[in-house]
Amino acid sequence: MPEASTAKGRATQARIVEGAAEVLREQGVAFTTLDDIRDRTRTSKSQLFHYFPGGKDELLLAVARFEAERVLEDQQPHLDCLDSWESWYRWRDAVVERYELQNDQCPLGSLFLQVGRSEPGARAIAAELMRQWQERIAEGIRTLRARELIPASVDADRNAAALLAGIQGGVSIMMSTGSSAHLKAALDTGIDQLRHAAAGAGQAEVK
Amino acid sequence: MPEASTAKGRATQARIVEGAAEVLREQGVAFTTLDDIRDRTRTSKSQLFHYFPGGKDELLLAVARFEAERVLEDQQPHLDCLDSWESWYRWRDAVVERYELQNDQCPLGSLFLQVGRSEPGARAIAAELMRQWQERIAEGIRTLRARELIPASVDADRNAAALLAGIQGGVSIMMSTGSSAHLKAALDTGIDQLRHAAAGAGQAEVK
DNA sequence: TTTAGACTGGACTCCCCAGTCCATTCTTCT
DNA sequence: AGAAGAATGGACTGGGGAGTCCAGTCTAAA
Repeated sequence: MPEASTAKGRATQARIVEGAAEVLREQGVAFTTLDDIRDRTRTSKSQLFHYFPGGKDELLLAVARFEAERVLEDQQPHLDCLDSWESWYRWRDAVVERYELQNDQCPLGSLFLQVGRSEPGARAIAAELMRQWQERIAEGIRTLRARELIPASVDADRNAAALLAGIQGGVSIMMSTGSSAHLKAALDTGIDQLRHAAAGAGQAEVK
Repeated sequence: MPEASTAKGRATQARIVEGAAEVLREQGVAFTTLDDIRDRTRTSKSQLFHYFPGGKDELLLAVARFEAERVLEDQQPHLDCLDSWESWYRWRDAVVERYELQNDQCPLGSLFLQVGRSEPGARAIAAELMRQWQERIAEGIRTLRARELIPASVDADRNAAALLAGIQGGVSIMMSTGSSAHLKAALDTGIDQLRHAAAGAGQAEVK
């Protein structure tokens, strides 16, 4: 994605990415054509290919990057200050609300399935997003540990990984069933597990 | 999907579904054409439309049903006898192994994204699969409760929902990163949480 | 003001692929 | 055997959509 060299050009390029993201959220990747994007963004074919010489794939990748950024932003400021039990619950509510609003539209998941196999770039975006997301959660757990709200024996990375998996799964189940029950269950039991560790012994050591 | 009326016909129909499932696992829905399926299954266009008059959508739906059945079968016999801690770990191993073998091929996830929005039937298949899967897990938790391996206060449905979400998320993260770490973390912490409940107090009641 | 190059419009091409159609062969039943 | 219907082969069509091209306009710098 070569940078546009004038202000007008940059504005157009941004309009394309944002508009494309909208259309993709509404219709899904499989059913979205360049003409749909062209209509929505009030551009022409030549503009699309001018700013994304690689064609549709390159544009989809740009949208994926755009959406990936939003994912963590939408969880702020909660995600970056997981320092008390109240803050964890505020974060939980923010996550649930974000995905309930978005309902059955999971731009990233479907984008990756479309571009995924062909473009190694898409995998990298997804992997990096997961890495960062998990790291913030783990940091929150370490903060709890530092404040002695939970014992030092709690494995921050493993718990963060499990929590992240629960969120992902919760969201994808919501996409097929329309219910956020699983997402809530995953978040609640995940946080409960941390609180529970505070009361009882350390993490289980089995296996 | 009208049933074929001769043995030969039924064999062909089955060959189509199984072959299509293979191709779809290998190439992904977005990149699979009817001609790919025709080649693999040694059939002709007219056969595809003879057995699936609704065309590609109907065939994809049939494949989704086929794959959904396999999901639970592949976890047997473990999923149906979650009656001791050892059996839970055997089940865990079976799930991990199954998805590691399948690696980055998640037929169902992508099938639903393709057919999903247009066909209400796809959602129904996914929802039903999730319901059954969760129910088996919940049944396992109730068995543990009945054997007094965990306290009666444990909420079987909520824990089963969370565990299922963790599995789904673990699998989808594996699809983007290639690593089963999250799947394992989700299963392990989920089971640990049950074991932990056995030692300490009842489930957390917070919030 | 001129000019190079960025930006834009939109018609056009070309290919791919779902779906159609009909002629032919095989099954099954009486 | 022979008829009715199931099963099969494969050529053909039609439309949609990605990507191309070129002519025309705007921007910015000298």
